Amino acid sequence: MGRNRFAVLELAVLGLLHRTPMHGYELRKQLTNVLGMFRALSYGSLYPCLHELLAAGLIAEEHDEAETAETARPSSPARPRSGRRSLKVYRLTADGKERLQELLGEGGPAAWDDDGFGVHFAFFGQTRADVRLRILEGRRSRLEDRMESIRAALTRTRERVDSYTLELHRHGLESVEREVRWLNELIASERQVASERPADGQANPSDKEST
Amino acid sequence: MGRNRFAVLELAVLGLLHRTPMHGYELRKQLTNVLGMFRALSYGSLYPCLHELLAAGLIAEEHDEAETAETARPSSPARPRSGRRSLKVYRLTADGKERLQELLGEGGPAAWDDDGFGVHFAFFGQTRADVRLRILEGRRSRLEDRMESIRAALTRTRERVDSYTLELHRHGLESVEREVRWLNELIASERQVASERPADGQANPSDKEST
DNA sequence: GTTAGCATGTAAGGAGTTACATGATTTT
DNA sequence: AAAATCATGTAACTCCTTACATGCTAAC
Repeated sequence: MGRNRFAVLELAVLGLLHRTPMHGYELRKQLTNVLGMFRALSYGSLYPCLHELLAAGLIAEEHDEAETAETARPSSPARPRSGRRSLKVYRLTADGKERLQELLGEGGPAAWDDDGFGVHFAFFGQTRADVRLRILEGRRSRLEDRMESIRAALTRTRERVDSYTLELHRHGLESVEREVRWLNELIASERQVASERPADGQANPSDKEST
Repeated sequence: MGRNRFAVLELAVLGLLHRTPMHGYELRKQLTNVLGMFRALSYGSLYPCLHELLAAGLIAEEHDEAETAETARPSSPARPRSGRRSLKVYRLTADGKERLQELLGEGGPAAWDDDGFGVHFAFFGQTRADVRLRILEGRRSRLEDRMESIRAALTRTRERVDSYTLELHRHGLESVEREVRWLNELIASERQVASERPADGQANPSDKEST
């Protein structure tokens, strides 16, 4: 029933909480950056998801008293408000970490589409190299299907359709082609890294740092 | 209640049926090209929408006996199957045409977002020149907001985030920038057409035909 | 002292999908 | 005669949004 609801969200939340514990409000802002990329996810979606993850034992809540010890970053903008009320800081449990590893290992079709790819890519830093490659290639083949169907539509409908629809298709095709080229670069770079250090699983590649 | 459900779909269906009457099955294929661009809309979504439009009197169904007279295109792939069963050809009613004009005249925020823009743009051939311009400019300002928020995210999170998330943002930003350039070209070309023939409403611009 | 932002939640509903159920016609 | 494609529909469910409801704290 409610087992793999929030399919995309689950990975995103778990992945972010693995980096650093935080409350729902902060989580939402970060999700806006990572997920789908900029569409702001609403609280009506996030909080129920958080409650479900909590009930499943994948995350735990703490009532923000002294900032969870070890993570005391100095640049913290909102210092603990005297620890009253229902300010909840969420963190991953051991089960949650396990579940995260499981999700990160899934390189299947769900990770090829727009949403799924975005989230998986955002956490590539924690993903095994072989899974990364599988996702990149899966995504590419998805886009190639799309390219073919647009090209088919363009030749099929010539004339029958007005210039604006044609222009829309042309622009759409170029966008997809551009993303395919981007993926090709990423795949090439992944392969190169893989051949340089063959026994690597959790790589965080040290090139790429320069803008 | 169900008045502006199927908001995007309504324009797309009405717009396509205005060009030429057809059945639901064919409609779905055409929608796949026009709407959202390639994501195939399912029947579970289309047929209920069709029933609602029918109940509202915006479209009418005919039981495909002799191909609606005047529209007898010779390249018709499926010739009438002896007119039996429930093969329904939908066409616009007078009310439907009115409603279509109304929808085509709406250049507000709903026409700025990904889905809305795609559908409106696909029917630009039937849209008034001033509305076209308003939609193009609205879309552009939407994308500019998006660019700003990605740029903000890029400078805000420097360092704190791994190289893959950074790469995702960089690529996303470039995609949006590309679309803005495309819009600028379209806007310039619209403005030029407008200044050449000032009293024009239903233009189908005669440049643009060449590939 | 009021506006803006931080913070947490719920109820209802919108916009779709998948899976199911059915059957004719065309192609292989 | 089997498989693909054409064609129409329904029920259940998914994921998410909007609008509502509440209240604290920081900045102007």
